[in-house]
Amino acid sequence: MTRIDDVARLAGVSTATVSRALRGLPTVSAATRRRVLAAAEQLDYAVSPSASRLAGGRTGTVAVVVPRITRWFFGTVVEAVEDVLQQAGYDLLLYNLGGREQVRQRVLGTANLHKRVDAVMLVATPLRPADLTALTKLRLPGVTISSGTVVPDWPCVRIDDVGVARTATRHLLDLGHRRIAHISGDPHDELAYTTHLDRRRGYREALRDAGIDPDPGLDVESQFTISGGTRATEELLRRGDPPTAIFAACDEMAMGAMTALRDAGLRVPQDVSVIGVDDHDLAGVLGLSTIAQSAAEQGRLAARILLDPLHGGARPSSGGPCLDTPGAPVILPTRLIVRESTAAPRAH
Amino acid sequence: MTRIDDVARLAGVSTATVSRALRGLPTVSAATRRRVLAAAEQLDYAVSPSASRLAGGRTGTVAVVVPRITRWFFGTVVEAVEDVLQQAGYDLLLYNLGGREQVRQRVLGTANLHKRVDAVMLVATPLRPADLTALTKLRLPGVTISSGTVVPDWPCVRIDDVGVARTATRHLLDLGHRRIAHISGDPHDELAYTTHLDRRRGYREALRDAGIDPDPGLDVESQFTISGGTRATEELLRRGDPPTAIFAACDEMAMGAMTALRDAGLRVPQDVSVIGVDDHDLAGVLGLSTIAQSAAEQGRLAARILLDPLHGGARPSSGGPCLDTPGAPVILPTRLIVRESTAAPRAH
DNA sequence: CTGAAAGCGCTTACAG
DNA sequence: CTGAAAGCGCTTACAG
Repeated sequence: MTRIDDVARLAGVSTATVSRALRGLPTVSAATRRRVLAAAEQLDYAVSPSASRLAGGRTGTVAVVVPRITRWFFGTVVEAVEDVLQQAGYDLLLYNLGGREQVRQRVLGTANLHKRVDAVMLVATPLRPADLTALTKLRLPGVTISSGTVVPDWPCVRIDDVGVARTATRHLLDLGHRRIAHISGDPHDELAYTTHLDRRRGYREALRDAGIDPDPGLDVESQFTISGGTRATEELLRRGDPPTAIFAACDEMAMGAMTALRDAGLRVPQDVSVIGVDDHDLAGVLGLSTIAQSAAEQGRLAARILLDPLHGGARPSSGGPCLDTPGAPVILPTRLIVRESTAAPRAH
Repeated sequence: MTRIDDVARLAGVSTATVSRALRGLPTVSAATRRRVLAAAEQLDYAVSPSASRLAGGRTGTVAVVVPRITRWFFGTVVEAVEDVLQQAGYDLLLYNLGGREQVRQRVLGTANLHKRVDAVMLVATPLRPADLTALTKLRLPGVTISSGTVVPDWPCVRIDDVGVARTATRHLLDLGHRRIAHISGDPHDELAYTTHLDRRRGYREALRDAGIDPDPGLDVESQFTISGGTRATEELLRRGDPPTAIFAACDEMAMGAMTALRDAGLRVPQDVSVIGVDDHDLAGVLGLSTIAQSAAEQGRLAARILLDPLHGGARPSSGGPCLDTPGAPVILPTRLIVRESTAAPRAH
């Protein structure tokens, strides 16, 4: 392969000048730059990332850590992030935790990341105190999406999970429901996702505001997946005296709930109303009412926030929306979408 | 950060020995290895990938190129691939083409990949003749999944797309359908995905075998997405004299079709039967009949095939299943799953 | 605006 | 089994 010396020789300049010209540094005359670019083009030259990184001390790489790339929210976030990084010339190193504890250790626990990437994006990834300490010691820039754990000095892009849950629950209350169940993630998990906790809190607050005491028998914990929603709903039905409505903590759980209800001979929404959170690609297909959030927008925004300081730009302080309070999370909007899965309960 | 010299000093050996010990090379005495590992551990040492790559000439990185990470098949493939690569200590560099032509150029057209990765995995990514030439010149090892374009010397993992389409169509024929529509990808696209073409071919073959002449009016081209399926079905209905069954080239299109049918006041399967291909996570929820394929298995197998030669292992020749003919694609099995979306047409 | 030279932190023949 | 030394291909002060 052609090296920088080849380009330098052909262009009649030093390798230092080639390096500067190719990176678009301002300290190169227009004429020289033209010659260098032409030479590089002619030789089909591409810089060696390894050499460039070793010499320059920057990796041009961002680590993106997600729980499961196959879930709607994470796939959509990664697609948006990849787009922004790609345009900025950054490589995207994908870490899919997939519930594998050893992977979490390898990714977060060592100096692994430090020498491998310039910055880290943690998507809905909760950290143990020990992980957090290790990560903080690396002094890497980073950003979090959808909380998980708050990392000091890292911006956070998210939605108002408590508010989302309140809106969903209130929608069911407004329709006349009183026995409203909630299916969500497992708070007993050692690494509790704050998303689950916040949505449960909003659900309870909305009930209390309506004068209803939350019934623990209507609150089932499971996983944030389709089958998790199915299992939670089956459990709910097993307990007898079924609810007239279910608020699922995400659309995938809501879809699982719809399956379980159908299999149990119950109709949606005639027998049981169902509402989720996300506005998943298939929510429309299934006629699922939901609280919509834009995963793509969260990914895009987080990627831009991450890249900005890397390019020497100041961290956005007052220009952008919602960034007025440095250190405060950037909260993106959500909205209720009413489809066919929610209706008034049948009169008894 | 600690460097290799620090470890060498603490262990009382040379940096060469540290390098060998840490990589598990056999030419290190057990006692020395123990000392080196202890020192590295104590100093929380992690090798610098940039330096290691530059000196060693290997990147420890695999590029994975997918059309759209948000589609079920690709997300599932990537998750499986990431698992195998992670375990083998490889980094996964994600390229999500997303239909952006400039990205395709940047990824494939230059020497970009050559210095950046040890190997390439192309998932359902068709190549222009010029791209193929450029890629071949790089002499990088690689593997393809789900065809796209056959790259010389690269193994290919896939399913029998023609057979899949024949099975789906025959299922509808067996139920008594005669007016069977097909919705699929756009063959006029400059970069035609062979998947589309093969599935269309199997559809036509099955019809002809049953003595039916394929009706071009029942064959609509669109995109491999939910909304693509919706649009294709709307077009189909606009043409009048609707079919009694639709074979969609993938489950996402089938789901879009179900939406369009519902919105048009048609019931599935009473008015129109629908069958797809994939066994998407939500196929069960929607009661969608389909031809199941394992995206995860394809990803896992392709990743293993790719890694094997990189570790000095010979390319699997006779041991594995379906690998008896070197150069021939590895064909993974598929199977018909009948759910509620397909039934006999109503008697007229 | 440009170049000579040092140095980034490893791995790899080579020699022993 | 181990070490001294060269070299991987760039970028970066430094000097001009």
